[in-house]
Amino acid sequence: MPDPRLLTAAELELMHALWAAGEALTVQDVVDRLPGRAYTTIATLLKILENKGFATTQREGRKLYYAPVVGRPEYEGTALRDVVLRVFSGDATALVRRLVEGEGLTDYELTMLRHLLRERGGEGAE
Amino acid sequence: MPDPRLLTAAELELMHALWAAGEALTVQDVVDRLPGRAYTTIATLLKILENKGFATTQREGRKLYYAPVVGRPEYEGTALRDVVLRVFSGDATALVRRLVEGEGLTDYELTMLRHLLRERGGEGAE
DNA sequence: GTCGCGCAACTAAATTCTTCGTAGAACGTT
DNA sequence: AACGTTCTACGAAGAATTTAGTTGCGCGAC
Repeated sequence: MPDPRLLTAAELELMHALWAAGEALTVQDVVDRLPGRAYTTIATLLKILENKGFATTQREGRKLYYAPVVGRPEYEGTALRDVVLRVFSGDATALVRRLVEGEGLTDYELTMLRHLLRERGGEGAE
Repeated sequence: MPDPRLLTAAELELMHALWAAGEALTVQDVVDRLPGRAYTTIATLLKILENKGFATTQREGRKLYYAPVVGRPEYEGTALRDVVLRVFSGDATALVRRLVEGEGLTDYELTMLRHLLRERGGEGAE
């Protein structure tokens, strides 16, 4: 068993659907939001998410409603820590450096980030 | 085939060995640096890295010397873009926000980041 | 009531990832 | 030249992931 706190690519897509919905979804609801996979594929993946503890079900008649248990911010943190550790050898600042040095950020986004850092932890903000 | 630009967990470990070495390594060299896996496992993985275009080989007698083709910074960028896209829906600032809001950073690291952002793109630095 | 439809459970097939064993070539030593 | 060592190539088994088919139940239409 790999790291059970991490989602596979397909599982993550389903979680995005659950997170975005804001309400519990049936299998069919998810199929509608994520076309391209068979109904049974979605059903299996949702069951896996439940078994892994990422989602819960609630019966309503004969339908199953799936809702996320792990929140998106929480999972973002988990995934982020994993990348920092595995790709950046634990150095989070190296990650940000790569992000900033790459051309992936607009000037506007850079300004946003400066504000972010200013707000957090006024101590040491020189 | 999944995204061919991304490395699997085991492959990434080997690449770290190649990157850290700074010189071409034999299979045995890598085995010494990454104990716990059989010689043939390492050999197979290195072959895979070569096939995927992440490493090249140079024959020296009957030995094969492996060297990285894709640099570490380049791969960091690729992996980072993937996480931003798949986990953060393309919003790189959301990633940094999560990093900063989480308690994963020391005050020292935060100061580092502020400097980083100040240096890059003086425009708009207000 | 029974026929068909929507739904979940179960099963299974295809693919990918990880690991390693075996075979055989090449080399050095005796 | 025969022997043990070192190395690559090949292949295959096991685990994890992704996908989907089949079965069977309940519900409503007829």
